[in-house]
Amino acid sequence: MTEAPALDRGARSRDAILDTAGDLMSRHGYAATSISMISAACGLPVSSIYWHFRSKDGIYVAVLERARTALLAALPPAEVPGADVAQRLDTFLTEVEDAFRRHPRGVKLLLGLGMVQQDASAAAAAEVHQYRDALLAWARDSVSSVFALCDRPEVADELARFTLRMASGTAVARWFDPDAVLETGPLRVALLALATHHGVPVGGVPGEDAPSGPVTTGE
Amino acid sequence: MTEAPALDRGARSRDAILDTAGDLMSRHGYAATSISMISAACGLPVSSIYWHFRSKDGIYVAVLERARTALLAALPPAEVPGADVAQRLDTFLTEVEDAFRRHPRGVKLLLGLGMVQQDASAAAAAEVHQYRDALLAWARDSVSSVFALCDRPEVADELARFTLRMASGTAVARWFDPDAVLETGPLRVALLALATHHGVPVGGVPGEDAPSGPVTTGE
DNA sequence: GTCTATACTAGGATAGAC
DNA sequence: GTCTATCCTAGTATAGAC
Repeated sequence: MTEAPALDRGARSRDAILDTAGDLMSRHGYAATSISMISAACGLPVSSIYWHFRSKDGIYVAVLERARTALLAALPPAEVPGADVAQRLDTFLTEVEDAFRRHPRGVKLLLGLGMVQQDASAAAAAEVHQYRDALLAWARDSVSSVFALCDRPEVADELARFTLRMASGTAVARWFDPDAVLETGPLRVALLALATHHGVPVGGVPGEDAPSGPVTTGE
Repeated sequence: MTEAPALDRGARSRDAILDTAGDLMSRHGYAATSISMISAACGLPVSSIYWHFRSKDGIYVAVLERARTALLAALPPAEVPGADVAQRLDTFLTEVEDAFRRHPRGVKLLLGLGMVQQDASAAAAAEVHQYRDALLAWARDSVSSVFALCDRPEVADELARFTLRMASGTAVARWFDPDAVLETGPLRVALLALATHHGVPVGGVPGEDAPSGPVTTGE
């Protein structure tokens, strides 16, 4: 361990800095996280941090890039397996719940930067947009697979947005109440109702396509 | 105007400071908003700001308190008028959409502080919790009125949480895409389906109480 | 209540030895 | 790649005249 090749030391230090910075920034936000805090927490001197990342913004961009990669890698393939809609939907919701529960840091970094986006550097803003776009695309592909919506892209879009907003809202709820989880039960009912409302066959459902009288969707 | 009673000048300055501080803090967050920024933006010297509010934290607490009061005052009474569920639901959703669209600053301050809650002073944390609890209580009372749920408090709770999470998620979506609005159409369908799923009569609906096969709510 | 001026600290960033 | 030491700016907060 202590005899690790010198070639690795730089990479290991870099990782340690990113770990620490990611943790602190996701907890306190970018502005409230100082280089000296990071230095004190990870044990490396300030100048080493500047040697690895040219600036505080450079640290931020690297932290975001890493969080994005980790979260996206943790997302299961958008081709949801399962014989029928109900089965695929359960699989999908379980996966979403898992990903958001196991990567709170990435989600918080995304939300944190999103919130003060106008202050961010171009590089950081680009990073966070890539993050967000990838999530949205994944959600769209997944619901499209779950409900077999390849010929109804607008419906897939609506369902994906709905799901992601519920997930974001849950992330918000969670920093007020750490025990809050994505409530897949109600979300399941809601997604099925929305699909049915748009005339998408979901199996095992009566001919009715709306749970009440005339409904305007505003589209 | 220039001859306004001296008694008013203090109050007017105080208001101007709060306006400016609220705007800057909701845009940049607490940590990234400096006293000198506020001073430059509102025209009053730093020391006047400190005279009105003893510290930066004091400004924050006052800003939050004011945003909370304004948002809660803008919320319509929880006794939603309307002859049937569909009518009351439409009224309620319109009101929610309105409140969140017209008070983006208050929502953003709430979310911003919620996110870095652990750094906040006890006073600021108390303020934000009062904010959040009041919103939740209002939503619970409102859906209870819409769906006549006085004897089903758990259902009212679930629907209220669902609505607020969707609203929070939309607030998040909005700072990535300023044009995003609370999509009341899908939310309407979802709430009706959830109520039906719990056996709540919503009027004009067939006997079916679930849109698909066996459903587990996790409760 | 408002202004000018200032004390004091902490932050971001760099130099240069090792 | 890492360390010590340092520069400079900007931040919070206060003193005291008006």
